[in-house]
Amino acid sequence: MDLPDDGDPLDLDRQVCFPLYAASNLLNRLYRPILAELGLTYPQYLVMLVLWKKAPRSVGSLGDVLYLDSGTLTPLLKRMETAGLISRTRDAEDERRVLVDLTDKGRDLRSEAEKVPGALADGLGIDEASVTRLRDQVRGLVEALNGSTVKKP
Amino acid sequence: MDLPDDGDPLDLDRQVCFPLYAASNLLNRLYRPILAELGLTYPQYLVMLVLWKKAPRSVGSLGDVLYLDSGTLTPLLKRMETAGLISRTRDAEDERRVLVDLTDKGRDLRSEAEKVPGALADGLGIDEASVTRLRDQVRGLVEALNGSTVKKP
DNA sequence: AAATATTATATTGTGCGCAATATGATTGTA
DNA sequence: TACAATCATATTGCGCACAATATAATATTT
Repeated sequence: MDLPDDGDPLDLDRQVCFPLYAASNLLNRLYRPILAELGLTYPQYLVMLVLWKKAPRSVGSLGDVLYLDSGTLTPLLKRMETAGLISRTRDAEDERRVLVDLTDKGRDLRSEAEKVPGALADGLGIDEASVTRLRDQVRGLVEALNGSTVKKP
Repeated sequence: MDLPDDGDPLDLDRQVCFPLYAASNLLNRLYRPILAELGLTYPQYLVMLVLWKKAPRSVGSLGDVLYLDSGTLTPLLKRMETAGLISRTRDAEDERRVLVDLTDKGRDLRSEAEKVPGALADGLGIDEASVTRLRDQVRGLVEALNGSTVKKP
């Protein structure tokens, strides 16, 4: 089913980046209606996943895990605070930092969120082994990318 | 190097979607300064790649290839028109359609764009074989996703 | 032919994601 | 103690992505 390789490096079908971009968009589209029932967007859901593991955490440590900066996180966290899912308080030990913690409402949301991965797998229908393989390869790319974008010469 | 698998489906490290999301963000971040020299954003660059292969094309056919809809493409194409890279004209054969074509300036940009893949590979530093393998796997996912999000029951 | 349905693009409103910059707290140093 | 440098978060401005809706043209049905 492959087209003949005409050697053009500007061919869309030769790009790695485009499938990743498309997959990310399509996944977001698939998640959206499922997460909307929890009142979350996809990046907000990621923040909750991180906080359910360990809270409180600083804004910066959230950003380290999710590869996002304060320009993205600050307004996002404010919306989540308004929604009553998290609290944001200055760290008394270091007033530069803001500590993000779960509220009771935020903690309670976890039981609802447990249905999310299943609902998604249904809408996808690909076997778990290939998903795991894909995941590990993309992770390798993320590490390579993180090395080359974060690097300060 | 793996953490013990505690079986929690809400563990960030078990998600396929998060690495894809992170990779897409990081790639965009890597592309941005390179494409900025051409006066393009990443999705605009994708539009140019498609048009360099075949133009004119309708907005809808661009969307089919790039998995985007008119809500995203219309304003994006207007910006590209303002920048003088493309033209947008109603199709005389079917006045619902808008045909997007390259201008001379848009065609000329191709020679500059040929440097982009090389500049990127430099900043990445992973071998071509694993890139190709990754690309094909992500493509498989995109097809699965496209099936499940486009599907109309 | 008239009414209805479908199709293609445009518009509106919300929430990211990011670079660039600003602000204020802490650390290092003269 | 000052004062410069660094650090953590916040702000600003722009361009996506998307759902929902609107508008106008074509196709289908009656």
